[in-house]
Amino acid sequence: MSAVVTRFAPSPSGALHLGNARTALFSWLLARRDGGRFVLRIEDTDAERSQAEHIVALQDDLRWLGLHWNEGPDIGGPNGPYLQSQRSASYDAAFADLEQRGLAYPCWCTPLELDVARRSQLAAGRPPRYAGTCRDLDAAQRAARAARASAPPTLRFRVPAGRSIGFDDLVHGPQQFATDDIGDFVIRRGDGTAAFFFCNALDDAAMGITHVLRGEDHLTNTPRQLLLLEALGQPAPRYGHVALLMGSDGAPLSKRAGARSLGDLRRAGYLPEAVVNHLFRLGHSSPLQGLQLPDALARGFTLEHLGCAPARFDDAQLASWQKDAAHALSEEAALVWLLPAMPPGLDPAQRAALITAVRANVVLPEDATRWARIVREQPAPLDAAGRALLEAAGDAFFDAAAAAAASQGAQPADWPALTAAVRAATGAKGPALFKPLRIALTGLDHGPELAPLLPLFPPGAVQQRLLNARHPD
RNA sequence: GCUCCCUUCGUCUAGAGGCCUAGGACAUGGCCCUCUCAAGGCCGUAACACGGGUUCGAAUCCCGUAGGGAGCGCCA
Repeated sequence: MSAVVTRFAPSPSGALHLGNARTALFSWLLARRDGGRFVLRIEDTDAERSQAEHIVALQDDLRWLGLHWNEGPDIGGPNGPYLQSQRSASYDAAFADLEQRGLAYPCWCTPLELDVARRSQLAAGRPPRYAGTCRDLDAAQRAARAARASAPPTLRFRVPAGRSIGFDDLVHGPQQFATDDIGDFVIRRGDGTAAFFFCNALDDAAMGITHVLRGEDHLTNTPRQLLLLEALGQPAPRYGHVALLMGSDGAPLSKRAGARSLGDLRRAGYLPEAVVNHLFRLGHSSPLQGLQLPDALARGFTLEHLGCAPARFDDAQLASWQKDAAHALSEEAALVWLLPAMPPGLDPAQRAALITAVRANVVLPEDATRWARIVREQPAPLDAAGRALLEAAGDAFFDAAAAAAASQGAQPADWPALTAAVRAATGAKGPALFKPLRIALTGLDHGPELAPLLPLFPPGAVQQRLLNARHPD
């Protein structure tokens, strides 16, 4: 009965970014660990900024990460609907209740008036809070304001004066806020829709959420929601405010600073295992070493080990997890992953062979594409060191190599035989034997094993490249 | 401006008064292994923001300072 229920409640106003993905992961992990439920709720009350395509994309991203939900807009659940835009009836009932009890009041102040008031307060060095213009109007005054108004009023929550609101944050510990620092805030917009503080808190209660893990940007807003829940007689969840995720420059994540969305990473070929493992360790510590499966991460997840300080996203660390994840892929999974990166014009068997041959050197699919091009099209451009090595090997070396290749026909496939023949003809061995051959064939002094690659060069290419190495340009 | 949160190697972090000569991972440098690179193994460089307290003893507690972040919206 005390089962943990967590939720992820994004607003569909853009692509899921890494910070969101991380709080989603933590919430999922917590529910998963305790055998609880994970709820997906879409906060689309702001019709202007919410888009249907984002709702779809968001769910795709979450599924891709492997964060499956037990209740959500697509699968329903006992406390639906899971789209806030469809829950207005319950909000309206609560609005009426609060207003009737005098805990909320209509406000006719225009955005312009409020903006002016805010600016002058800020200029005077005071906190920019609602001045209370409409707070204590009597019936006649309200009627007058209503008659004069050009737009419907908002509904404001009456924040009680002189109280202290405390709660025990799951990551930051005990918190204490004075209600005198909080201005009366809008809970229903002029167009009748519910504002974030309101519907977010109300839905958490209605959906039986027990633990809310969210960004630290919500920490100082929590007392408002606690006040609201108290006024409505609803239970409050435990809140845990996770430190924000920063860019590698220490500034907040932003597109400008090169922050990539989950979709960007996915399209670049990053593997979900890599992203999840990296996110797990950003702002969270664990004795767990190495790449872990989601269930193992869940078992190793502890609220106590969520950090209080903002963490920076680091490409190098993601890359390291990506490398581990790529190498851990099964043969079949690697094929699925890299097939789209193969150039056209290869038969399936060749594509598979190429993937198998290069995958140890592949971190991202683009690496596989690069190697495929080098093999199928042309070697990478020579650098000075490469040219020097070719010259050091000498014409006779490549004459012998080309002859050895020719002896195997247009499509040489026996690398040991080829190298043995060159060794026999020139006496070269070790690096002096293999480096020039590698550079002649690929243009680079490093790369995948050549033996499995040899049969994948285009017909005649091996001999041609060995001959070309006599006069590098 | 006011309120709140935060500050350990380049990065992610361990550390809850003596176990810290501050540990691990990524990155980085070197060596080994090796027909290249990678992988693997070994070794190294590198941090308690600053200043005051409290204490026999402080990375750990308290107070300031500096720096970073968030909130104070008819955005979520």
